[in-house]
Amino acid sequence: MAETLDATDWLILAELQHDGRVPLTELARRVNLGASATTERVKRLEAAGVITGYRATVDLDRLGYPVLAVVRLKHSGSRHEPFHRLLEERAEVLECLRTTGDDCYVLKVAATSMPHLERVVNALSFFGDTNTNLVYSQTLPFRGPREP
Amino acid sequence: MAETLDATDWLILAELQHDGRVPLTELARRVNLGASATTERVKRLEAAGVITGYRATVDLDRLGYPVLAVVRLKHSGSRHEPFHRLLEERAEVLECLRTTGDDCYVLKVAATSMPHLERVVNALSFFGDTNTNLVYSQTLPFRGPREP
DNA sequence: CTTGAAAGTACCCTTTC
DNA sequence: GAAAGGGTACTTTCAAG
Repeated sequence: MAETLDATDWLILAELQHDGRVPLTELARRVNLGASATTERVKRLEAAGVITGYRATVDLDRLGYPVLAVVRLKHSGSRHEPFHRLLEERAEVLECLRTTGDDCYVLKVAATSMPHLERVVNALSFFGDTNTNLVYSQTLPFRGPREP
Repeated sequence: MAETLDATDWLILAELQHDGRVPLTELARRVNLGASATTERVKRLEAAGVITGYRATVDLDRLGYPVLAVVRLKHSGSRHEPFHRLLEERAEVLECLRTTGDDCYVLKVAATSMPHLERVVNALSFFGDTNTNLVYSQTLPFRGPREP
C-alpha cells in the first residue's frame, strides 16, 4: 500500500538514505523547508512505515570478513522452520531472499576465510543442494528507489 | 586490512547498525562508557573506514515498488563499461554483485509492476542471458557480522 | 577515560497564512 | 491543513584533569 508522497518527501528520503545522520536543520535547508515542517514530514514518513529505520553501514573487509559469497539453496522437504532457525544463529548470513524458481533461497554470506565459508555452506547443505558463487565486488550498498 | 577492534567497539557497531540515529549519550550509556570516550571511538571507526556511512532504510512496498526480483546475468563480451553505465542510470537496480561462476552478475531489482520489471530485464538482456526470480520475502535487511 | 561548561540542535507550543 | 517562529530541554563538542 503506497502512501501519497510528493516531490519534497522523495527529496527527504533521498537525503536520509544518503546520510541518515544529517541534522534536521541541515535537512530542512537542503529541501527548502522550515525546520518544524521538515520534522513533521520525517515523523510522518516514520509513522507510516515508509522509513523503517536508520543503520550504520560497515566495511566487511575491515571487520575481518574478506570473503563474500552468494549461496543459492534448493531447499528439500517442506518443513522450513529448522532452516530459519539456522539463519537466526548464523550471523554470517547477511541476507536471505526466498524466491521463485528452482533455487528457493538466495543468501548473501560473509566469512572470515574460505574454510569458514566452507563450514557455513556445509551447514546450509543440510537443508538441500547449494550453489555457491564468490563475490568479486559489489556496487555501493545504497541505490535507493526514485519517484516512480 | 582488519583493524584491531575490542569488545566495546563491536558493541558500538552492533548498536549503530541497529539504530544509526541513537544519540551519543544514549549510546555511551548502552556500552557503559562516557560520552566523550564513545564519541572518540565512533570517530575512530568512521575515520578508519570501518563505518562507511549512515542510511535510512525504507519500505519498498510503501514507496510503490511491490515487485522485488533477483536477476542473474551472464554477461557476454568483455567490455563491461556499457553495462555499468546502465546500472548507474537504472535506479531500479538496488544492488549488483559481480561473482564467480556462470552468472557473472547477481542483481537485486525493485519494480513498480510486472511490466516495469519486464522493461528492466529487457534492458539488462541486451548484455547477456538473464535469469529472473521473483522474491517472496526477505529477512530483515540488517544482519550484522559478529566478532569473529 | 571522565568531568564540566558552551554551542548547537531538536522538540513542543503558539501564531500565521 | 500546512508552515514559520520562539522558549526549553537535550545533545554534541571542546576544554582541562
